[in-house]
Amino acid sequence: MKPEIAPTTEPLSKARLRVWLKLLKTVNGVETGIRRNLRDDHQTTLPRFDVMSALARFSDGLKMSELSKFLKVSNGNVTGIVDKLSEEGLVLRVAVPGDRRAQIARLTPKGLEAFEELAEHHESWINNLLEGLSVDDIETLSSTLDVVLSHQAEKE
Amino acid sequence: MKPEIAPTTEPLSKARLRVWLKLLKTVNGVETGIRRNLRDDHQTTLPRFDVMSALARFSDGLKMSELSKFLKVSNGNVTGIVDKLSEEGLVLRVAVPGDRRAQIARLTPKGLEAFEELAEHHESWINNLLEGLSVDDIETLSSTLDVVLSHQAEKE
DNA sequence: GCCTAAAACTTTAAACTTAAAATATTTTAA
DNA sequence: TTAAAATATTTTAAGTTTAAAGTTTTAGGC
Repeated sequence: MKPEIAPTTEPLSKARLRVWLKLLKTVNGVETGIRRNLRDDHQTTLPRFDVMSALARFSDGLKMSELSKFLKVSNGNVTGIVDKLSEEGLVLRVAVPGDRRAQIARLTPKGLEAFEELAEHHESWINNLLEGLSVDDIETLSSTLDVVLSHQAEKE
Repeated sequence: MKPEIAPTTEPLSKARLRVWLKLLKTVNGVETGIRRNLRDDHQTTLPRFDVMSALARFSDGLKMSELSKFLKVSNGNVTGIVDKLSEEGLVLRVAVPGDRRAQIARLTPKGLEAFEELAEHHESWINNLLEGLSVDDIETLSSTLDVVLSHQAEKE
């Protein structure tokens, strides 16, 4: 008697690869949309928005190194972005009392105002781009992503 | 009698924003892992891998413009990457008979061999990074992403 | 106090990216 | 046939990103 042949299913590893590519495609698509909106409607960029967003969240400001760690980008990168935002009066560099090496980046009132305007639009763009997702979809998706994220956190 | 106050739930728009940020964080984490692996274990980069991957899929090669369209990057971008890969003997530029403007980029045997090595490792990295995801998780995730992707496709 | 190591930034070099201009070739249409 | 438009690609200029090197300042150990 021939051995039973199990129905050939795609190996889990291939399925994971496939869903990864889909994940990447989805996120790239959304991100491209956001970048375009930021550029066309507000003459700004995603990295600038990210910096402003971080500084808005920490209203006392962040040291340059804290900012780069929070955003997971290099130190040199935030230097450049904060330079530009400073020139435009949206961000201020404040000396840290007692440590002349360090500087704190803070939003100016003008910067905060600009960010709030951006944030409102940003939320609405995202809402459009993710229009099909129900509360249940979101809940399930969120749990699934938590699995991956906690796995990432372990490895650090 | 007082009117019933519905329990204040987070607006759908905020929930979508929140899950978007989580999606972004997840994908960035995985992508960072892949880039690090490509660099540390194979002295290469993600854009190079992407180009090789596209050329491996189309074994007859792709015109430069087809390649840039497929990868959704600019023409000039692939020119530079293909230049480098050519110098290293991994990719070949072939004239298109009947159209002297066009060129077809193809993997060399050496390039194909290098890619297959990379692809095997890549699949295993992804498999590790997405380790917690079951077949069911993947199925559900895939359907959810399809919702967003089809919405994206509409807008083009 | 003085020297070394660590910390906080900035600068630099290399790779990637895009949009726009430039080049070469092919197609269209008058 | 030939001028104009379209196509395929490369080149260029400007900007982003990172890792690594460089600068300044602080903290410890002797």
